Amino acid sequence: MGREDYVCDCDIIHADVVASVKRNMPEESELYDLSDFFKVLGDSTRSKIMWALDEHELCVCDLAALLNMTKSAISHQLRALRDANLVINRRDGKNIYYALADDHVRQIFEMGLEHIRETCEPGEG
Amino acid sequence: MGREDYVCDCDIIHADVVASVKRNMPEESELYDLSDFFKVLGDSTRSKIMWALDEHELCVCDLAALLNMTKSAISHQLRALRDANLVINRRDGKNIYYALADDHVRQIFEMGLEHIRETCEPGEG
DNA sequence: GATACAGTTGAATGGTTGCTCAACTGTTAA
DNA sequence: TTAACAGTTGAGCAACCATTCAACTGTATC
Repeated sequence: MGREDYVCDCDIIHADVVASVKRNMPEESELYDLSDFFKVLGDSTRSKIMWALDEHELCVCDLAALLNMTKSAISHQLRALRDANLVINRRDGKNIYYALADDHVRQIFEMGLEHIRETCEPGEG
Repeated sequence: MGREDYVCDCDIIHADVVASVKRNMPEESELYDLSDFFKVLGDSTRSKIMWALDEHELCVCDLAALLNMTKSAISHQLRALRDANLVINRRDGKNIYYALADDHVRQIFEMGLEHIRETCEPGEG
């Protein structure tokens, strides 16, 4: 892979390394899916919903009360979480109960918390 | 905690469960930090940068060439990653080399990839 | 000092997105 | 079938954000 393949506003400092990294790179679509996955977690409302559902199965009303938001706002966010396969739901009469879809999310959540708790320690840059 | 404390456009279906979940909830600021952390990963450009830096230490020019983007665009995103303590850098002459800040990100990344690869399997809803 | 290039920065902009509002569906109970 | 409430949906709006552009700093070389 020659340096003519790269289009940018600068010279290539380490063409060999760049070419090597490019070879190992996952498919474009996979990295898009990955960032979409994180994007869903990257909103405080959805983060709160996820955390709450990690504690206990809840219906839309419960979540609205818990977060002091409207059913509509919660429902919109639950849709995003559903589309990302992060939550599942079941109907029971008039209520629809939401729960976490799998165990990965719990782990990722806890690891994320660990990270921010470490990097935001007082006394550390 | 009575149901008068909750302000929303619906009745509370499970006031006891909601109150219990609310008691265990982390501080507001912590959940904000958590979502901010995921938000940084929730962009395809930053995801690509993170993945590349996971492979090899790279300078801005390298990243610009690798992703076919301008130095400016890369630099802006690197700033976001720096602010979130996800990457570190060192200057060597005219170049500034970026690398992953810690090992958590790698784990979270791999777990995220696992998740999307599982939930997006063909034949599964 | 002057030039060249790596990298940063701030303003502007076009696209994205979270919430509101109003109207709707689905289920239960009278 | 009617009323009541849980939940969904689409349009609209305001806020946010990723990229572009132009101007800038920092370092090495001449």
